[in-house]
Amino acid sequence: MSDLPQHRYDAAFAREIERRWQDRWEDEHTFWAPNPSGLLAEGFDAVAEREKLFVLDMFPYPSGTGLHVGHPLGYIGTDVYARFKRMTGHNVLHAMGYDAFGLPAEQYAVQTGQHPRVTTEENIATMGRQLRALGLGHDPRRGVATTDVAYYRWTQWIFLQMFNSFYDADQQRARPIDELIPVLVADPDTGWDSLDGPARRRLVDSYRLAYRSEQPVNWCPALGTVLANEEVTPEGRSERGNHPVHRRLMKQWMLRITAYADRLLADLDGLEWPESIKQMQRNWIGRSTGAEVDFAVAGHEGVAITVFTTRPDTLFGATYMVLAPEHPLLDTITATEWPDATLMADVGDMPDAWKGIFGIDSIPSEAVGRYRDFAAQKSDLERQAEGQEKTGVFTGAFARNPTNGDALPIFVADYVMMGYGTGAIMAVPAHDQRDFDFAREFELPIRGVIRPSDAWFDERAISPDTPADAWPEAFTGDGVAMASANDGVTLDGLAVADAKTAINAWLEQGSRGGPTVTYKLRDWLFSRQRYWGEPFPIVYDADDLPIALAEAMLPVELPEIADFEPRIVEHDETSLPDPPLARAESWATVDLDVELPEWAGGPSGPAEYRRELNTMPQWAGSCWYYLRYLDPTNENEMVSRSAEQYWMGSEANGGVDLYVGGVEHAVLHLLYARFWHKVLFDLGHVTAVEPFRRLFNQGVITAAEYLDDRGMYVEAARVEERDGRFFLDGEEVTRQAGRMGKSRKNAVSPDEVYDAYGADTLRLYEMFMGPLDASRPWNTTDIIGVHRFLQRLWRNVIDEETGEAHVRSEPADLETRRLAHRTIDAVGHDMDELAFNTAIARLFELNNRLTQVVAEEGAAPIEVVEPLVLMVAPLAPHIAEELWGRLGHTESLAFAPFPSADPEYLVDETVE
RNA sequence: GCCCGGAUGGCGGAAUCGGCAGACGCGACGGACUCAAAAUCCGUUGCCCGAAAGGGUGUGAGGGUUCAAGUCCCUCUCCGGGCACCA
Repeated sequence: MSDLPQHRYDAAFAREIERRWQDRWEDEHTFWAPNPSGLLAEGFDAVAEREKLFVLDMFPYPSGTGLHVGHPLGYIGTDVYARFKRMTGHNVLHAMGYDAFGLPAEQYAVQTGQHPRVTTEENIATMGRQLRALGLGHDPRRGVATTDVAYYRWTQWIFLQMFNSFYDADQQRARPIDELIPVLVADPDTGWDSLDGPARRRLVDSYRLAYRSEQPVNWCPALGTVLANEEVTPEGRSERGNHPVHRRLMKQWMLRITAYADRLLADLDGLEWPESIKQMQRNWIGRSTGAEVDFAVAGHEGVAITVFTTRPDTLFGATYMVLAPEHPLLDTITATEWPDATLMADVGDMPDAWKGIFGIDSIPSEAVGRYRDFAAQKSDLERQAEGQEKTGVFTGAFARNPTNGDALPIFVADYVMMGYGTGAIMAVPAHDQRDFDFAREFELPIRGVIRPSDAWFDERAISPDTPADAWPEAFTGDGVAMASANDGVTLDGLAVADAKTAINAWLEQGSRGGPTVTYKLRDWLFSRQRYWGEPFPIVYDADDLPIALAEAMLPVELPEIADFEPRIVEHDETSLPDPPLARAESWATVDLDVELPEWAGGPSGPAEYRRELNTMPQWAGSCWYYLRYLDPTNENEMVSRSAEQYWMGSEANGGVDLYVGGVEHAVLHLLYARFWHKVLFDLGHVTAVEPFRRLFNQGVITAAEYLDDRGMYVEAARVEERDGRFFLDGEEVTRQAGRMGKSRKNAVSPDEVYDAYGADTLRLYEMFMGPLDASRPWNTTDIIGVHRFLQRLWRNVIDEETGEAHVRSEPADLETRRLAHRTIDAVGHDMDELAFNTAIARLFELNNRLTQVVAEEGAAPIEVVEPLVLMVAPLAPHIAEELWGRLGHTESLAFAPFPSADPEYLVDETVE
């Protein structure tokens, strides 16, 4: 419209100044964060006196479907915080890289038929453009991608650190593997001198932090790869893609994260993290204190079943035992025939149910064998569907209760997991509900050894002298021990805690067991049968033993192959992994001159070796990217000591100052990265004991989604509302809340918002919707509110006809001045707390006041305008820079001091 | 089942320590400007009664502590998230 003022703040004008300022920031290197020394040290002298601040986002996968407005929420939050901190005198490091290896990038490449390197580069370019348009103040020099050869060279280097280390349990830290050799040599149990080279290497390999092991792993045929426990849902499906996952015995690379279980647990306490995330990591680590107890197996001299129990105080009450179906001793102990009456004297007549779940089997090995097949075939999903139904069969064998010599029938049952504890339990049905259920099912004795309170009996309407086998359920609470005495120990009359201490002492004294700790955490399965990942810096010799390449041989570059697709054999769990790198035949074998250490037989000379064909998982690159941001161009080190010490700070309180990301990484990335960091700490490569001092989880942006009568998503943007009902092309559709996403057809692209309002409006709206850590619904009609604020701000400072600043130098009236100082005070606090929504509300109030002043007096006082512009700057930096410039400043306000409040104007009028 | 969060107008959300509940924004309603509309500006807006002045009531439900409770304590309901045959 030609009659509109020339210099009105609208979307087109916003885009114009936004592009201009983004170019200027880039040209002037405004957000380059100087290092104290090295290649990125330019400009450090000017900021040497400043406090450092390292602000970090969880870097994105360049996934190819483009961004929606939910993605940048956290990035905007960290940018506002970083900009605020620059204005309060900090040297701020803020950068953004790409987590570009891994399944998402590869799946997208498979779909489009293009090489993952091509699609990844395209996606990074697209995403970079969309992020740049937001005006994020990143140091572009530090934006590494995990797929850069110059980057993954160091990922491989870190793997070598792990391969070349072992965990010293006494010192509670990782040490170089070389330091283990003298220990093994001196240990008579190893028989070191009689071992040949390969045997010594096998022995040493078994101690490494990175080791190969044959064990049950999660095989996902539909993805063509094995997966870590953390990548499998409770339903037994792949976290990515929701495909079935099967337990299979395979030899794979593992990382010894379990060695760090205690430290990963204990060091959580000192972190400024959301309590819920800490709790999730604690649960995942699953530390449990209890005791191990050895049970001799009758008729098998020298064979003992070791169980883990948290209730050693109930040992006298054990009446049977259970092994997991995968337990290695099962074959050894299973009897050749069903026991006769004399053996069953302690138990009574054997119920038929003990002899198999598909009918009565004639011999125990048949019953056990059939049961194991049955258990192996059940998916985790089926197991869960069956709920608490207890199944199992008798092995025909008996163990001896070490306290009283009672014969305990040994069962195999799938309610005991091989993956936890020792894979075997002593069953105390009186005091464990699962054992109680099983005992009822199989008519096993139930013996009470802890006396419940009278109230417990009252609540169940039974008399306090009711024997345990007549109780309606197990008593699992605290009580006083009873019927628990033998020649060596008596627990009778002791409370649970004291009884545990007493029985543990007795167990240790007789070498029957003793106190121990167990964890749910398993070692990290680290190899994948996929193309798009970091190759291992490992080759194999004729003995099929791994040899680590020397540092000088890095990087091991990912070979270019045309056929990178995984071999997918859906619904065939017997299929075998087929790593795509095997197809790079000229790469897969290599002539090398490898030097073996003296103890392994010394240099072996030039020979042909086979390369490791697996690649590293998605998580490898993201375990340490924050360290590479510190020194991205360093060709000699992962990170220089001076850069690392400067940005990561002290040992006890160091780490990233603020790490913002989604809650979905609570036990994946965040646990793995802490583990790697601790290994690097032990080996002296980093200063701080924890990588991420303060963690903040941004919320999720939700959006209404609409379903037609077949339950299919329909285009949300085209749905119309009439009288509280919703229609698309005349058909009624139903509305529900959900995450924003392409597949749900409710995604809003940031580009749409830029076109309608500009990036400053988008930033401000996302920060104004609610607290940063809360999920919030996207509502397009609400955006106009923050856009109006920016228009009003513009109009309060700029004459819309001339485009020039129009302000008064006369002092503000007292009321306005007081409001300004109260606003400065509150906004400063809010920004520090990441409470941007309330900070914005305060700025609205002050700006509304200015609008009144302008109406009354013709122009706004400069003493209020300038602080207001500076306070707006972290949130809406482009318009703030533009106003600042038009107010006569020639420098960017990125480092202008944030306004400070005069306490004189903060005192409240007293209220009675 | 266990462990964390949470519940405040039509909507998103405010409310350091226990101190005027509903800041700020959206929406709605009324007005100014306009031939008209948009944009902009001004005003009203928790609910109930009342023309108004004013009165009553109100933070998921019930009880309690307190001069004073959205906030602290007890019991319960619902919603979201995590874990779950973990011995």
